[in-house]
Amino acid sequence: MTGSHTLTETESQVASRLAGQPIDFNSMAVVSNLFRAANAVRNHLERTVLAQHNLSWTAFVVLWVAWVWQESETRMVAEESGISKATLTGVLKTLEKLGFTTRRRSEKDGRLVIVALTAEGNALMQRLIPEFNTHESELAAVIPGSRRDEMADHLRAMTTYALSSEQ
Amino acid sequence: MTGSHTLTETESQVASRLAGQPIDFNSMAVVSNLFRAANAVRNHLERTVLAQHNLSWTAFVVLWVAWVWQESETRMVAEESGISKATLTGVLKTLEKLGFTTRRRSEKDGRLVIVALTAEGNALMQRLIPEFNTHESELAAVIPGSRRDEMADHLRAMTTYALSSEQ
DNA sequence: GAATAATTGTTCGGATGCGAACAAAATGTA
DNA sequence: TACATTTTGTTCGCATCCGAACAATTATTC
Repeated sequence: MTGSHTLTETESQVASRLAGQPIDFNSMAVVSNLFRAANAVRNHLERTVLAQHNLSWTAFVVLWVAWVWQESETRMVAEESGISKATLTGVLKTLEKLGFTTRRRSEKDGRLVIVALTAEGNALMQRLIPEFNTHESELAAVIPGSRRDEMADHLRAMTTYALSSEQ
Repeated sequence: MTGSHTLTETESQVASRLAGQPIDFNSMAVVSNLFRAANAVRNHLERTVLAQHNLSWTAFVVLWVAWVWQESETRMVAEESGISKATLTGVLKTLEKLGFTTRRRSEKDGRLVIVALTAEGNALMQRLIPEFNTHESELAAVIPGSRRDEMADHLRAMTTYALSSEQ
């Protein structure tokens, strides 16, 4: 977002287009900048880190969830990754083709499918996680150290609120 | 994100999987919760507000940019919306089919295409913007009023950093 | 003014992304 | 044991989403 115009220009243009209307500009600024930031950071990380490994953002998130939890049911991987079951089926097809994950039926419950990382999948994450964390540090460095925990807290609160009103 | 596990459970599982490694957990928490929040809020707004108007998230963002700036060049709409030119072509095709936008060649520069909202497009935004803002207020309400401006500032700073390192 | 370079929007191929419909398996109920 | 209900992953149709290649137009260079 924000290419030809600066962030300031964009926000003041919005304000002038909405002048006179009863709009909560502070809340609008929080939410719209949430998306701007997520979008910009995602595009940045996709191009700098993920592209050279033939990984999409979502594929990386799925890999990350599978690495964190190990031997996970797809139902849970989808929820944890923030994507639908239908999307996960396609992403896992890609990740299997790349040789990073495997799928097998659960013995206890024939409906379930268990996702696991291959040796290459684990090796990839072993390299990617520190590399990713370096970029995370650089990004978070724009926030004063004393405010970072607070920032994470507020983001968690927004997540929890949005998820809870899904009913 | 985060379905069967709570946010706390997920983060402590990550910490235990990375125990001993030199990881900047505070920065990781900021960035990963940025994506969790953006994802959860986006899904929430798509289902509660946008679905009934046959609008995808991106279609709404494009509509929003076109409404804010009026008579914009597609190149600029794409940058401002945070999507590629290729994606914008498809989204504009959909929005034109729905009757919300129009495209026409620029007279001054034959390479440029000018995007504008139709009367129905403007009427739609007239209804959607206050409705959207209501949800934005509810979301931002989870953040103490004294911290909202600061939050927006930090998000802006992250956006600026991510965009600047695109080189 | 003609050849070259740069810019712009579209097309193309392939990978997400979703809801709805579906089949298979497990659970509930009688 | 029968039979309806619920749960799960896949398939289907369609709409994003991107990078790369492309054609059209404009700018630059000589």
